[in-house]
Amino acid sequence: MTLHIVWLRRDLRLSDHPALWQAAQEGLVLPLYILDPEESSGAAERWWRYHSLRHLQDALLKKGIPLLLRRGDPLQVLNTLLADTDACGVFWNRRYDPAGIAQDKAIKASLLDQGIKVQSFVGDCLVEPWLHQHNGLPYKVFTPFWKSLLAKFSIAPALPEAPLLPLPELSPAWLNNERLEDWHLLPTKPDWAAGFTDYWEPGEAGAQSRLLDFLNSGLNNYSEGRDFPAQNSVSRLSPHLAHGEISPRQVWQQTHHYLQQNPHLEKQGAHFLRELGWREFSWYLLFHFPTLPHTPIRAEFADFPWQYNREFWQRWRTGQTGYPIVDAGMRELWQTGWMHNRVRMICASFLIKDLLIPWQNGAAWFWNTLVDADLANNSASWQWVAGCGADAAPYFRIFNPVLQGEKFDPEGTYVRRWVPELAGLPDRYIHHPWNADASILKHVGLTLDVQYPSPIVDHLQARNRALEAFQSLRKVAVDDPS
DNA sequence: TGAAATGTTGGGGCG
DNA sequence: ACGCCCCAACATTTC
Repeated sequence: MTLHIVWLRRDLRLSDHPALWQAAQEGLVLPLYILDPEESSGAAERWWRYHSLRHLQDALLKKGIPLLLRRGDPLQVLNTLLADTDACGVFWNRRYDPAGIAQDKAIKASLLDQGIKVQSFVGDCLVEPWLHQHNGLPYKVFTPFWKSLLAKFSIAPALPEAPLLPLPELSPAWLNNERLEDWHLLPTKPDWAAGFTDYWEPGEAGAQSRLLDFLNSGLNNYSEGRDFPAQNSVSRLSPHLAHGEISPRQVWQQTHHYLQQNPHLEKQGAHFLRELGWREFSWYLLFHFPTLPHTPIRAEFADFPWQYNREFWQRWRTGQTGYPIVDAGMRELWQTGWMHNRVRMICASFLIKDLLIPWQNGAAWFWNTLVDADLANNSASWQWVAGCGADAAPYFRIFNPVLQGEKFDPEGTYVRRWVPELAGLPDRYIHHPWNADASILKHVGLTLDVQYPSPIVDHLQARNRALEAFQSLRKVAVDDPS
């Protein structure tokens, strides 16, 4: 019987996995995961990946199949494994990040050269990024992109779980597996992820139950509730999607199925799927603009007068800016590996516009601390907030952290949860404790700059400074004919 | 997927 | 009854 290696990457699932599916149709399957030391990854994402791999390993083992774990240069690993086994080919689902594309391309060429069968599949997007405008250029604006995607493509149905056959004889020579524990994906000293398990259930089963839970209890209030971080109205699927424990096609299909049974939620469902569209758009942009992770898409932003300040940077990261909604977000991120989307925008706006610290710094911090770290989503979203992206919020769209807090966390529930030293404040002052009378502060036992800092910048001044910085940029762009 | 500044309108108090 | 002012509410413009 033929044996194929299926190289798993950010697609750690067994259902709707075209590469696994096809390999299973043709015979036996040897699933392989390679830890590539050259690949950039964040600490929180590694924590998630450890658990995700462990779940996948268990699920496969129940079917009598080992998950091969190897470390090293992927081409070398594949060559060694091909030499040690009877595998006749390698299957994988395609990647769309620049490094992944380059690596897959080189490996495919090399293997084909040796007469080894290589097949790649579409597994991790709704539609591959080949879509373009009538003039042949890639879309830069989300809405036309999404409209055109919906109009021109029917989303392929998700595949069932691959019918994997148990591997008959496990040769110790190649089964000589590495131990997941030896990869040091988990933090040790200190174990800052100890609390993460309270919030997350990594793995395919966890992803499926998360989606069902959201459809049953979050979707009915999605449009209205999604901006309120204290509410449970968002899907929290991002880390599952980022690791491919669930595919966008599955989310698409299962949501539509749910909507057929609950037609009154049609609008909410469309809104939710539109957000899935943003993920799609981010990957589309990364494919067409491979410099997205580090270079502003709007070239004039290369000259932006950033003002890196070590003290501000430290306070932003640790949630000690003196703006409660910002600090709550940064602490939620630190303690759970995730932050509510509304608060991500507020925190990002604050770093970029109030502190004038480069968006790339913020992106790097999020990359390291988010369990859903996703190169396309992270890069595109930071560029979006900075105003330098393809379809960017105008630079002058500056969030006021007090107003945002009052609007989207009116009772201060979210702030009190993550910034407990403010918990005793009345709602009226929860988003601006520095305005509370001395008697109130005294009454709740809060001394500013002791338990909680005063604002590190004055928002109004910071806003004006940011607008000036932006003005200078425009002048440079206009004056300079080159 | 803003916020602040500026402009407009209209009701009510008041001389 | 009328004009004037004040100002809140809403709309528009600007950053």
